[in-house]
Amino acid sequence: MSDDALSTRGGFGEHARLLRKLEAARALPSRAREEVGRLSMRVRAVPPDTDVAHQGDSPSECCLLLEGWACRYKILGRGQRQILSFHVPGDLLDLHAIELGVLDYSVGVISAARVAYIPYREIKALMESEPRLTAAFWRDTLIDGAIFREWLSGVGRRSAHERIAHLLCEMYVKVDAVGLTSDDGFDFPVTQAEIGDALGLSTVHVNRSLQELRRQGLIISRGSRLEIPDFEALKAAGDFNPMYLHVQPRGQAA
Amino acid sequence: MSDDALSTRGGFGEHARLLRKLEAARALPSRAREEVGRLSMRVRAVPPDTDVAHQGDSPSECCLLLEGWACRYKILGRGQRQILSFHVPGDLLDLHAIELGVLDYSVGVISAARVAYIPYREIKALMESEPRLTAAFWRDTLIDGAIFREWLSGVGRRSAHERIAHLLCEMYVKVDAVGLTSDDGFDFPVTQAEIGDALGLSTVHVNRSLQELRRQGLIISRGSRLEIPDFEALKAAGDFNPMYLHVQPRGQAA
DNA sequence: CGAAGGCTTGATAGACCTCAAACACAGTGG
DNA sequence: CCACTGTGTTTGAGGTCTATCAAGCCTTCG
Repeated sequence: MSDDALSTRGGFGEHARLLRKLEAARALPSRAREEVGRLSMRVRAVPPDTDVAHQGDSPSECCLLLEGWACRYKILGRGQRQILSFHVPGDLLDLHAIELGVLDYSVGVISAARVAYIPYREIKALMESEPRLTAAFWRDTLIDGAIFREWLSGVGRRSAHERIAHLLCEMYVKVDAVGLTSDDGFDFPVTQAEIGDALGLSTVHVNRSLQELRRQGLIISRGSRLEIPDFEALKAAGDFNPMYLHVQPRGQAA
Repeated sequence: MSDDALSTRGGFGEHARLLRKLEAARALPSRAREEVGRLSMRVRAVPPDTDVAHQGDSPSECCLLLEGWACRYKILGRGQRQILSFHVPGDLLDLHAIELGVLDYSVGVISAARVAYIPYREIKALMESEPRLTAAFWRDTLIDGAIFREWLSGVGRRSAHERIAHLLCEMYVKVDAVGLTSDDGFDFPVTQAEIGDALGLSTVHVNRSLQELRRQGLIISRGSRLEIPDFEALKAAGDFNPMYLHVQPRGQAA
């Protein structure tokens, strides 16, 4: 993957994105908000299919996704790829390394994207002075963990059909939480091969299962746009329960 | 599952167990150590196959495993069970709920066990005053997350044979880290059905794969004792790399 | 317009599942 | 001491879900 992205000075909305993420559960004290607003952010435009962090790295900055789609993935010893998560704007992509030091996964951008790099050093300093902020960052990694558990359950115990329905429900909820849905649909530029690598399925089987979902009227797709005409029906098909995502339904944030 | 366990006052070694866990990566300041030593612990003997926490609960205490084996698991909508992790003495079983509020999994004891309950309230108070301690607790949940990612990769992309070999390697390393191995072996009272629920396999297939591993001389089992005569060979069979566990090789703790 | 990437389809194969029953072993009670 | 029970392990026989291989097709883009 190439690395010829151009780097720009951070603007203003970047900090707002981060704050929205950190305050998803509970508002921060105003002093903490101000401090977050002063974090350095190196903003960068990233071309499609580019890695922004590598398995085995010990990054000194944390990557915040501002625009576009990204995923975390592992390459296993025999060359297989497992995608671990998909990400929407506002997600912190590699916060895990702040305490563990080493990344056990890679992070790659799917569509053209914008990301902001924030030095771990600054985040750590900030957390020393603001326990509430530590809790907010911690909480974010805990939700990550809850999602991993849900995915593990799906890959371990659900059928291909259910897994795909479940994934699409999850994606809808995540996208909706950051206000990027419109008319029961959203832009989902993830290939069938990538869906397969996320769900432990072959591309061919993903294709056939998607056709089945379309035939059942559970999804409609044109290009990279995905529409879910009857969310409750898809939910039922995928045995989806959004509790594990810990998102407030829209408009009910604290 | 019954709940007729007897409860006793905490003794002394319990706090040492917790400290060993928290200092796995880095020693704590002595004041923090003393504070940890003053945490309340309600110790309880738990009979085999008993739940100590339930999916959907909002516990007010955190459960520390002192003796025996435990696992976290989910029951999915169609009744399937997915085991998410296996635990050895010293593990914190449901720390996730401290920030998330609700548990998205259940915790059950496998063999007869001893656990200690620690009030979240006290842990939180302690973390307010000691950022280094917050980091230690956070780190523990981050390692949990790294293990979930590895399991997800295995269930998604590895064969049954590899998954089982990988799991047994992981169990060996975890048990060894707390000093409970002897002569290349350890007590592993986990049934084949449980292994199946952990790896997304049927009991029958687990049985056949285990036989294959025995035939290859990679494992020896008598009753619940498991021996690994050639760890490097099993490692190769399971594509196992212990990096994600973030354990110091024994005797090299900080 | 050709190339590239992604989607779709067909045919075949295999890994793993389900059902069903037998076996082994430990604990219980008479 | 020996049936008796329960749980876990093992074996056999089919069946199916999903993978693999191999093309063909479609859209986008330089």
